[in-house]
Amino acid sequence: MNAAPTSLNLADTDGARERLMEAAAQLFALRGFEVTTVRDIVTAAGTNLNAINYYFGGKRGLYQAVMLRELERARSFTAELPHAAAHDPIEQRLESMVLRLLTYFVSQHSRLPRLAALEVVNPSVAFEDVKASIQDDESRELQDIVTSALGPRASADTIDDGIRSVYSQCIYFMFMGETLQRSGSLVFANAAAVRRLATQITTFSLGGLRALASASASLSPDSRNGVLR
Amino acid sequence: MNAAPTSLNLADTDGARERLMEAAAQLFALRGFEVTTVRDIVTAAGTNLNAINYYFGGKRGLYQAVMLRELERARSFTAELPHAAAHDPIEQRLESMVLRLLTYFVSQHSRLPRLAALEVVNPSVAFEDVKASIQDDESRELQDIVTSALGPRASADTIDDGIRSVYSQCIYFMFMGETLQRSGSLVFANAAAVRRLATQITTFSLGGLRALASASASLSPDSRNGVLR
DNA sequence: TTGACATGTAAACAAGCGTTTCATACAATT
DNA sequence: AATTGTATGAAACGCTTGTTTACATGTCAA
Repeated sequence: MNAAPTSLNLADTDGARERLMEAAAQLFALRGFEVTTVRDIVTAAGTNLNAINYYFGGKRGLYQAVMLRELERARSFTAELPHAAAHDPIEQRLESMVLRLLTYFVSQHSRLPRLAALEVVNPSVAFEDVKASIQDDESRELQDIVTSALGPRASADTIDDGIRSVYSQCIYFMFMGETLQRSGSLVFANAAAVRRLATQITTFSLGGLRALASASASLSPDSRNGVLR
Repeated sequence: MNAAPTSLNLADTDGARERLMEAAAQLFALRGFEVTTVRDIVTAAGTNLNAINYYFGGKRGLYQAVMLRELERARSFTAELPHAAAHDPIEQRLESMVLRLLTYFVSQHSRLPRLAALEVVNPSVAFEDVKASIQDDESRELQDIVTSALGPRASADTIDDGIRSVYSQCIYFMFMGETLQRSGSLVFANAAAVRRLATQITTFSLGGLRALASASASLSPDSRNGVLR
């Protein structure tokens, strides 16, 4: 009755199960869940048609397993990147944060950016996992950074605006990765290009946050009308 | 022999052809091209299974027709929005530009944002049309605005960076619209919210562009060859 | 050896897909 | 009235899909 393999077999790194996950990750990231057929996967993995149902209970189970593994890989990878300390200057804190976000969203070796983009635009069974990973991973630290960049007088709405303006510049590459690559753009061709990008986004964002702070200050209760300087 | 209808019948606003396009736009935007079945569409349109092949030559033809119409609708709609003149202050020019981009990417009545997001992340037959529409529509004016905001000494790379930082804050909503709506976010609930958003992004971006300009100025102390002006 | 169990293989399955065929109704033209 | 072209309707087609079944291995314990 379709018995599941024992946990001992998970150590079987060379086995069919591992090859299936690898092939599936590649194909799902390339063409999406719907278009990829189980026959494509088992052919690429060099296994039999039955293997997917045997190991994962079906196509959907394989997809979810792949997604969870890719999410965990990306998380542990970005977690190892350098973090600026809380007492470091705000420029450094933001730049290391942006670099981590970019690495997460851009990595060309990992399949996560493509998988996550597909899932966000067209949610399926793994959407909640993706959302949780994208949101909870670094969002608290980004909130801290933006809050202290905006100063103590910033309203909650202004903080949200600032977070979104910074964040959207980074996640942009998750969605546009495929398109940018097609059109031959080299913005994230290698690690140095990504670092340069992080510096640029940081510079831009710091200037933006400064502007946001002074604009919201001029809108505060005592000077309601005077928008211009 | 599967004869195509004459162009006279296009005035048939109440006809099956129009209902098909409407139903298809809704369903394609909701679930994507692959998952939506022709049976779903003809049921929603109240027509026969044969109608899609009769009018559009197949499912793909219907998709392309829907996409082209939605692109044109969005284009003509945003074209009617107010444009700041070239001699207006940079704040106004950028804000009207951002508002137009946001309207294009955010509109909840139109199905274009969802359709375009799906197409960008998972390109199919209509990708080139979407790309051309998204790029050529307003990009030249955005380039002008960013260029003059950065000043004449900005390098081409810096200009590209600035454009992307502004643009990514807007197109963010095209990709995240579905997700934001699910999580109950009200950032673009109505026209006033969109205008507020445009103001915020404009403020942030002007500050960012200023920072970009001074950073790039300090990086290249003197003008290189003839770019100086 | 015998039995049990994990795994590999091949064939078949039922369901759903987009598309095609054929028949028919209607309207306008000859 | 007969003909032609447009539009609709119902049924069937051929194919692909994910999944299931049945059977052949291999290995290890009793």
